[in-house]
Amino acid sequence: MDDRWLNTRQLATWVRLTAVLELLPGILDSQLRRDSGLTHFEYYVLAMLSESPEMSLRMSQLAARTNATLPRLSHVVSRLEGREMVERHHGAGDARATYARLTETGWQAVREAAPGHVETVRHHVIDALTEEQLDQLGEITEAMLERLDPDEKLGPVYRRHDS
Amino acid sequence: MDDRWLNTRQLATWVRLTAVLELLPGILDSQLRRDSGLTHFEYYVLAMLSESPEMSLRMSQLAARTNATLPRLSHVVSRLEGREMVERHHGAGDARATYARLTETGWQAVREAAPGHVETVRHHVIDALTEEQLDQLGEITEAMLERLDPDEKLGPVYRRHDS
DNA sequence: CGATGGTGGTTGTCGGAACAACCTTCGACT
DNA sequence: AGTCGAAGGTTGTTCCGACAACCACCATCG
Repeated sequence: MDDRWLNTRQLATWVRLTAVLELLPGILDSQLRRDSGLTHFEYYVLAMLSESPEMSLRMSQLAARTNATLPRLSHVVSRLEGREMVERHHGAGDARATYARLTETGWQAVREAAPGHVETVRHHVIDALTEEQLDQLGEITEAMLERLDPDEKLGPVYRRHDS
Repeated sequence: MDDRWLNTRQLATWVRLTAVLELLPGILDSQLRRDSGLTHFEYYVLAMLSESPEMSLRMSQLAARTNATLPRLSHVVSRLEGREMVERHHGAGDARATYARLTETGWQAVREAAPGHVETVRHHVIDALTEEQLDQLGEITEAMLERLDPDEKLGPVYRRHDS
């Protein structure tokens, strides 16, 4: 057979992966929007900020940690700023740098949204798999990310947390 | 620890999975748009039609096979119709039914787009994994889809193709 | 110190997706 | 037959993401 095509097994896996790619984001989005009025991406932005020192991060770093482009992030932060969940500020160093900081309102929003979100993730992903499969998925996504993000421009989050 | 939260291992896997969810669709989209002027979803629609008898499918079936809602599909088909890649027609049976059929132009478009797309998929997914991992991914996605699409409303594509 | 390329970030525009409302047709029940 | 609920599709609006252009600031070198 032609080497440039996919065999039956590969194709079946690929088809299912595209289905997941199509369905999962929608599920995450709609749960969060329904229950907390937040996009999954907005939630992720807030969550990353909440885990950072001073609850503040440079735009470019925040973009890296959320796998987003800078323009996209800028828009989202503006929206969140309008809802008073984050605020921009400037630090002492590089005058080009802009920082986003979580406000009290934002902090509260994440805390309230988190349980429902985690529950959704649990139900649709974690609990659907055996422990072994979850480990396998960890390795698989790591391998894929080496291709998807070859220069590791994005956060150091991908690096193995091994001993 | 609180059972309702994720442990370190689970969290790491989940974080990477969200990264894949964020990055992979963008890569597929931009490759196809750049090289063929098609969205990944548009490509998928055309591809599904091309594999169907008479290169024609009922809207609802096509929606199922592409994991899309009917409104979304309707809009996309309208666009593709404007580019003369598909055409709508009505069959003999149910008068509510609308069918979408691939035109010669559309058929040509898929054939030209396919190699580049497959190459992208190969590079970013298939070749990034060992054969064993690919099999594991097949099982994993299958398990996840049972949660994501519990009623199997979507195409029968997910069903195991086993003996 | 002045010019020049590069980086960090923002803004504007345009296309696509979600959601809701709507219209038509089918099927069942009376 | 007449009604009523449900299914199949379409249309309209609103919002979000991608992309390109742009501005401000830094760094290097003349």
